[in-house]
Amino acid sequence: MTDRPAPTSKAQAIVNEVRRRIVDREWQQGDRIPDEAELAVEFGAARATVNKALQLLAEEGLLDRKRRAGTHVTVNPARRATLTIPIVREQVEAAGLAYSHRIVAQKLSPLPADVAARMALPEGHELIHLRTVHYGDDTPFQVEDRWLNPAAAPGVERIDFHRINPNEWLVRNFPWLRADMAFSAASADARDARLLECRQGTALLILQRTTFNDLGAITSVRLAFHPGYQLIATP
Amino acid sequence: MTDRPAPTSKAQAIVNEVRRRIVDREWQQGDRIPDEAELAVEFGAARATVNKALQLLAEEGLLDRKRRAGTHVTVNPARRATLTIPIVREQVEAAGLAYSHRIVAQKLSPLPADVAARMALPEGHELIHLRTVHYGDDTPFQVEDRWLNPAAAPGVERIDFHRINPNEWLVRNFPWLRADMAFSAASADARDARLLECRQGTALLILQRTTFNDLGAITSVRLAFHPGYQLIATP
DNA sequence: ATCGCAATTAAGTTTAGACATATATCCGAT
DNA sequence: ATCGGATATATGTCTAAACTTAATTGCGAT
Repeated sequence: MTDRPAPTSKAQAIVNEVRRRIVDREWQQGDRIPDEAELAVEFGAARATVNKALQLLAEEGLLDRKRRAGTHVTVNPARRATLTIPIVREQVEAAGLAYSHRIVAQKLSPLPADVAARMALPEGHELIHLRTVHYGDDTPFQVEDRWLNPAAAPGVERIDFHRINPNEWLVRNFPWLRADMAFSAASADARDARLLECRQGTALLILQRTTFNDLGAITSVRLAFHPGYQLIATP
Repeated sequence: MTDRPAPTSKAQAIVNEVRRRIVDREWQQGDRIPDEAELAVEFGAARATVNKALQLLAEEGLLDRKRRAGTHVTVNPARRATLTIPIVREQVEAAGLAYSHRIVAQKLSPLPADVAARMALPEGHELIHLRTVHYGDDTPFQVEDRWLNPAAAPGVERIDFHRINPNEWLVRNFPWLRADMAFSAASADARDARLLECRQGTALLILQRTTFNDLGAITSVRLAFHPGYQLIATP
């Protein structure tokens, strides 16, 4: 039931064994561990394989590696977590609900200062401003407040977002090179409350994201999730 | 000013070029791209190098790779973001503030149902319960509500957490094998408000984390950040 | 002692080749 | 036409060897 035969690669086996030694404190925080050549002999593997394994553990934050100085067990591991930001529709459907969305507003508007700063565009510059509500079984799931830059996403002016939601269209048509992303909490304002069908002042999880390609900022969006929503991270 | 000489490896150069082709839509979503052997010839590299580059892009979510079927540009890329959860003290000090912490409460208490479930321990089981406030320049930065399991972290009963904060001690002494982590938003309750010196009902970003080693759950903690706090993710 | 340079070391990267493995595709038997 | 098995193919993984590069260490001159 809990035994796994051997579905792992040699590199992964080395990762597991090294991680075990660290967790079991055979190798303590700050200790220097044997170098790649020694471990290669011990594990009966090529140095390249050991190298790959140790690089994975270094990415994970468990090891510190430096040329000439060797590999040490990280003293204060600031561990990372990976968040997968799925397409809303897929997220809703994965929960077994029927997805739908509604465009609440769509018009050309001058950029407010904060969004302009995030998009590295002049304040007052006119962009497409969209407000969308995403539903699961007719219950509001997420409210999206989005600014779209036709200069970086040519063709966007002619899309009918009632048929395909903005995120999905963008993701399919304009892969980005760089993204800024931040999580925060905010109290639902009057509009949030109306669209999410919750009481004003309710605490909402907010995801603010701006994406760029080589033509500049594609879009900047503020996502407000329904009250109680939890974003799960995978280590 | 914007030209970079050549600080990148060959594999990284391939990553960049393939990413460029995708972003510039030379290779469109769903397209099959040339196989590793062909790209190796084109880029004048070994297949292993191309393989490494394409695996990085697959991890990033831009490519889908399958044996025999080849490599395709992902149609609906659900892109990932990495969050680094730093040690509070380092985070505060990085902001140029003086760090301090205060243990508000520390006692043996029976586990409430929700925490027990997260830690996979029986409800009512007695664990060490700690409440800590972390300050930057005497302004509350984060409130920590933590349960500690001496069975998985032997020695924890004898630690004086007034001298070193619980997170830092754990991180230095008990590396974990697995962690569950979730972000959410909550309204400050009376205690949160008092400890964070904010108004009750203020929206707070909450990070809930439980860590495990091979002895079981080490600790489960609820971190409430000060109002307005933004958690920045790196792509 | 102190400084600066040179030697040495350990990780970083790449390569060519080999074998493993999943699976799309083809083809022949039904 | 349909099914099943053989085949081909693209990725997955590993290896041994070489070269590169960062940086610690040690040494020699001051």
